[in-house]
Formats: sequence, structure tokens, C-alpha cells
Amino acid sequence: MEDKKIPIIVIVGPTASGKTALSISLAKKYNAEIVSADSMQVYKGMDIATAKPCCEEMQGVRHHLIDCVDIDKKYSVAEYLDDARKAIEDIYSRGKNVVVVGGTGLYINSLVDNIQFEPEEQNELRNSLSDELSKFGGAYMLKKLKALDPEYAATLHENDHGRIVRGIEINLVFNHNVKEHKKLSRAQNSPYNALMLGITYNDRQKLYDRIDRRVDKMLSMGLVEEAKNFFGRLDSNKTAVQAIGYKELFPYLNGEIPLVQAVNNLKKATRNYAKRQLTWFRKDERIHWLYADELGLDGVEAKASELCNNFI
RNA sequence: GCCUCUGUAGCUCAGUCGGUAGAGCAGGGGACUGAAAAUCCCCGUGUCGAUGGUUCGAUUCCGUCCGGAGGCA
Repeated sequence: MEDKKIPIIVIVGPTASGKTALSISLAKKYNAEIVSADSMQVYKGMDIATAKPCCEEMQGVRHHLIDCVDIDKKYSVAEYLDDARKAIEDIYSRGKNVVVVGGTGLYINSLVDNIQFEPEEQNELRNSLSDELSKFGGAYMLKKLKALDPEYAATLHENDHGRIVRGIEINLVFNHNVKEHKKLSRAQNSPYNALMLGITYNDRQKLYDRIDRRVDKMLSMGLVEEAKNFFGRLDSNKTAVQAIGYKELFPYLNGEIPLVQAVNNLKKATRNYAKRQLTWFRKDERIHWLYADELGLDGVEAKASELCNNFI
């Protein structure tokens, strides 16, 4: 006899596609709380750049995993999964429904597929492998990985430094290859039954126009001021530095480039990011795609509700 | 009106001493299990402005026309 799975409505899609608005209207309709799956919205104070919904936009719907981590704290999938699982458990135990929204593909999939991460190991090995890599180069380290785990090594390029190091680390620490490691990470059945909805656009240009407009809006909301708050304060080893929105503006704050150019770089970086998100989500066949340029925003919501009615 | 320069990929331009062309940027595709808004890989056919001529062959040379920039009046 299987345990009853927790139903979760999951909304994915590229940045600026309208996920936030849809999540809030669905949450209101289905008596739900929202669990964010966004690697950057977790950080405190990074509001405008990450397009966090403001209090008013939330319309009283409770949000989890937004604005809850200090920018100098290390935070990654593993921490996210701990927090998200607890939040879902909590919401469900109070008799409410769960809507998961976010654009971070790795976080979404790890949550929905219930991937397990071991407790953090010591970093000594990783550090020494990184040193070795910077000394001898990627090709050398890839050979080293090939000796341990030829199957995984064959899938990597010598420039893919991070994965090469991690691959070697997995082999040495766990005494099994990466394929086995991934298999074990999926050994536990997911406690969730997910309805996956994806917002996208048939016409890529429409999405890109929305991105450009949203960046302009962020600027008028004070993005430059927000970036100034973080200028020189982001630790280069931590996740928060990677947020799109500040790092593109820093060269301007440094006086290296004019603001227009920084803004163009920011728009471009956001478009490129949206494309990568689409690549990630496209391969997931569980996703029910809603085309915003075809249906309109109301149409997206109507279609989503229809799917949810059959699900909840 | 005359003179000069210019018209090649979405953009900026290179190039072909005549054998149908290539960079950067933009863009597209893919990967992704402790950095993931990160990271990594792959992808360049375009009436070479139009039209006549010379030529086995013209985007390349010549004529004309049409755009664009500048100069002289």
C-alpha cells in the first residue's frame, strides 16, 4: 500500500513570462500557499533585481522561501530542498494546497523528483582537486576522471571544470561512479504528485520584448540604487553574486561604461538566461505548456484553472 | 548640378589580383545532481543594392540606375 502523495501545482517558465501573477491567482482560487523555487529570490534585500512580488502583489497569499537568506550565506540546491520540503509539509499539514513557482530548473526538478543529497562532505578534497586543476588544466583532470569513471568522463568537455572536479570527488568519496551516484539519489519515491504547468511564448521575440520592458521598469523602480547597496558587498564565493541585475550594473558604478551600455548588457544577459531556462524545461514531458502569446494572460489562467480543477 | 566615398549575414565590417564569401556582436540548438540568474559545448547560404556589358565564368572589372554619407557650388 502506497502512502498518499501530496499534490503540488508546479508553475515553471522563463523569466518575465508571468509565473508570479499566475501563481498568486491560482493560490487564491485553490486555497494554497506558495513555495518559491527561485535561487535568487531567497536572498534578503535583493528585491527589484529578482522581481520579487511585493506585499501588495501577494494579495495576502503566504509565500515561502522568498527573502529568507542573508546574502553572505552559502545556499544551494541541498539547502533549498531541505527548506522547501519542510515548507510543503507544513502547508499540507495545515490543510492548505501547495503551489510551487520558479524558474530555477535544478531546484524544481530536484524537488519534484525527490532527489537526495548526502550531508555535506569536507571540502578538503574538493579544494585540493581544484588546485590540481588550476595547476595542470582541464584536459589533465578529465583524463584523471576518465581513469576512474570513463562513462561519465565521456559526457564532459575538458573546459567543464566544475563537473570534472565534482565527478572525481564523487568517485573518490563514495567509491562508486557518477551514474551509480545519480541512481542512488533517485532511489526514494517522490512524496509529491505534481501537476506541472509551463508558461511560454510561441514567438520568442514577444518574450524578449517583455524582458526588455521589465528591465526598464526595474530601473524606474530604483534598480541602480539597489545595486549600489550591494556594490562591493557581494562575496565572490557565494551564490548571491551571480544574480543578474547587479553584476551587469557594477561596471557602470565603477565608471567603466555608460549606463545605457550596462542596461543593454543586463537585458541581453536576461534574454540569454530565459533561453537557457527554456532549454531546461523543454525536455520535461510532464509539463503542460500554456502559450501566453496565443492565449493571452487571462487565457493562460483559464487553461491553468481547467487543468487544476481536474487535479485538486 | 558636379565631385568623392559607400551599398556583402539581423547589426558593424573584412574579403575575393574574376572561380558564388568570413569575423565580431546579436541570434539559434544542446547539456546540466552541492556555483544553477551559475557553468559548459555546438551552430554562419547570404538574390555579396538593381540591371546591362566584357568573360568559359562577375559579388569582384566596365556602363547605367536606385539607396546612403561627405565635399564643392
